[in-house]
Amino acid sequence: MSGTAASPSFPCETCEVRDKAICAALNDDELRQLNAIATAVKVRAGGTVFYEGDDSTYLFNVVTGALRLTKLLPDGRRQVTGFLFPGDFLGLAVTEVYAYSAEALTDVSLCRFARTSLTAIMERFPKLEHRLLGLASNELAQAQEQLMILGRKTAAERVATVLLSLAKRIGRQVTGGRVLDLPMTRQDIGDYSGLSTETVSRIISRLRQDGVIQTLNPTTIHIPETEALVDLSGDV
Amino acid sequence: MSGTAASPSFPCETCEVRDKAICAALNDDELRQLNAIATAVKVRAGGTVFYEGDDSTYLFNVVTGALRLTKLLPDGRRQVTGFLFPGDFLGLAVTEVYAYSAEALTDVSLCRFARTSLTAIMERFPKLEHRLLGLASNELAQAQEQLMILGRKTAAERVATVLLSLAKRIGRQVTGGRVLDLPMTRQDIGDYSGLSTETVSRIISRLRQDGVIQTLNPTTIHIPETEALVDLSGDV
DNA sequence: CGCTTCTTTGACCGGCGTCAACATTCGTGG
DNA sequence: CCACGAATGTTGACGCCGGTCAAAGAAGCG
Repeated sequence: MSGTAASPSFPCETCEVRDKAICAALNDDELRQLNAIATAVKVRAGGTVFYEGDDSTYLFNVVTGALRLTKLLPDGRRQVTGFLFPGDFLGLAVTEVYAYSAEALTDVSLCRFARTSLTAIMERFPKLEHRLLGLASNELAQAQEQLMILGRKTAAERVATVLLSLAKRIGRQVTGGRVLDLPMTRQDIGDYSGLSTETVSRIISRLRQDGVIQTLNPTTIHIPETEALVDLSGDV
Repeated sequence: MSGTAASPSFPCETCEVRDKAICAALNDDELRQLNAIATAVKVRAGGTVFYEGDDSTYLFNVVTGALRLTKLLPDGRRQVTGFLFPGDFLGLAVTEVYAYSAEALTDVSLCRFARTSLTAIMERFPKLEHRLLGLASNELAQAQEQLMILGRKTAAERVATVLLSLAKRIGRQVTGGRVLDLPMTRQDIGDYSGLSTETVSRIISRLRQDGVIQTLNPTTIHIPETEALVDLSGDV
């Protein structure tokens, strides 16, 4: 993006997610070739990267920001299937159309690849496809965890589990615990965990009253000790 | 299994799932090499192929029978994450240990591959890995559908959706509709769709009363017209 | 033919959704 | 810089969907 010493012909070198996503699979030379088919894209907070049902022409690396993946029922009920953060890969699907919409929770910068180009490059670098399989496999495991949350956990367990998972991914370690800055609303968390906005709010209030978390404002959550949340998550 | 004209040195040629699973990606010669690292395995109904947490040493193709994939919470709550049928692939996970248990609902025959051998062969045949990525991607899409079921659908919608999905996968077309032979119990369906056994039973009874389905016995379900179920599934 | 497992049905109740009101935060423009 | 309105979050009251408990059929199996 900026980068004072970066060669403009090879921006990946200074990329924040160079060692994550699919790029981690490649050496500098290979990455240069991958970069040749990549386009930097920015989306404003509230904007949409693509809609459920769109032709799945592109795949993306998330470079900065946070995204929300949503599926809709015809009557408007919404399921959030995941949240994405820097280093995550977006668009893993061999189907013709996207199975979900991708919406920007914050301003987002993405690295975009045309599916056709990426397919071509994968034939040249099989380890790229290998890496993609690894990512898909991880996502699958994560989705199955989510199934357990939605199918068998109580409301309190769901919220505790979600907070823990978010804290692990985007929380900052501070003296005396961990701080979590939520880029998503209570509604998003509810649609992710199969609860209503009100229930999410009530449970977060209860967690605050019980001293399990502290909140400076609704979006900033301080977790003094993770273990208290783990005990409430149902995963003992 | 039998096959009068089959060369014993190449059993895949007559395999029921030759054109499905990962085998579809290979020509006869390549398949011969894949076969060299495969072992036929049988598991009795009620038996377990592997347990959640076991070292994920093997991957499998389902050749005949039906399987149930389950995850457990420490207190015993159970989530069924999927049902497997002939042609399905089992063990897609790059993690060190299996993320779920695989249990046989009926007598099952499997084609077993050591993970290490399969990895080696994939380096020789990249299209095998490509195929695997396709399968993983499909499973991911399916898991996301399941998230919608568990997170946002009513009990009746869940049961209707599950019956439809099963009918599509293992139903037989007959004159006057489709017949579904359930290899799993009401309990399994409940643990799959986030409901209690009783609720599943009640809803199936209601579907029968409303004429949407007919049941000769609890495991045999006749669906005169799929559309009635679709209307109830919430997917309009 | 008796035992176990599965299914069905009923009665009851509780967790969480819905509806509503109010508080808080944030963006926007005067 | 303040005022206002929209979006978000919080809290309470209430009701319903679906869970739990219980008991009685069915069905499969030794």
